[in-house]
Amino acid sequence: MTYGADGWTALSDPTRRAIFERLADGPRAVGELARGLPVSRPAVSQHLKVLKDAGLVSDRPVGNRRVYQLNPEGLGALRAYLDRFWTLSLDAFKQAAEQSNKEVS
Amino acid sequence: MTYGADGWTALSDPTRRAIFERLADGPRAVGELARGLPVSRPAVSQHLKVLKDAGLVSDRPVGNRRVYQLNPEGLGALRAYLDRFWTLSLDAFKQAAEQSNKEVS
DNA sequence: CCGCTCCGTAAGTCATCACTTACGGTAAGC
DNA sequence: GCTTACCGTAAGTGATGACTTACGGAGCGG
Repeated sequence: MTYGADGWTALSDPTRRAIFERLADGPRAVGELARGLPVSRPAVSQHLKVLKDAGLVSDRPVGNRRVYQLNPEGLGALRAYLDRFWTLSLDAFKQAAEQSNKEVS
Repeated sequence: MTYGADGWTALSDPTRRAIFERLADGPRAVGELARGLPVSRPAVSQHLKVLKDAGLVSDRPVGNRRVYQLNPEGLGALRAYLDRFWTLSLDAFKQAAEQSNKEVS
């Protein structure tokens, strides 16, 4: 149930976000991803492991290669977390604005 | 270098998430936040600076203290980013499922 | 004015992490 | 069977970051 690495730790790295965004265009193999990135292929493999542990991507073997794609599961968890604090932040913002008005008046 | 701190870098740290979640209950001062956390008060100040640079919290001086609260601005940016990839991940997931069915049959 | 509380910042330490090269294991083509 | 391409992992290194203590500035009450 609980993933080894949370989604924010996974997406905090710019290189991992670049991989993540590239996978949004469609499934890609490891070497194909590494070819367009300024890091080595093993580095991409390590990043993909982190993204996989966070539930953000999933992989499947296709012949000789290993194809990765986005996984809605981890993404949904992040969305749920943000939505939980979204309305709360709006309420706090409104209340702060009202209190600020009271102080001014 | 720590150029513009993005929201994921800010929320990747567990201590910062704890601060962030505590602020969801309402505005709090720095010492009040530090009192319930296993880190020192200066550490909380540094974390609040990161959260503020990411646009996730805002602060205002109240007498002698400095009160922090959630800021919808940074939170909205994170939500927008996730929503942009949410449907894409669902599409990729569906297509993968269809292709998997074809392979089985 | 003085002491107290609150807070941010500077400097230093220690762990974590992103990256590299090197290696072993597996599938496809000849 | 042999070579080639693709991939994951191990080991080592340099840099980033999270934390500490120490210090200085600002508001409040005596």
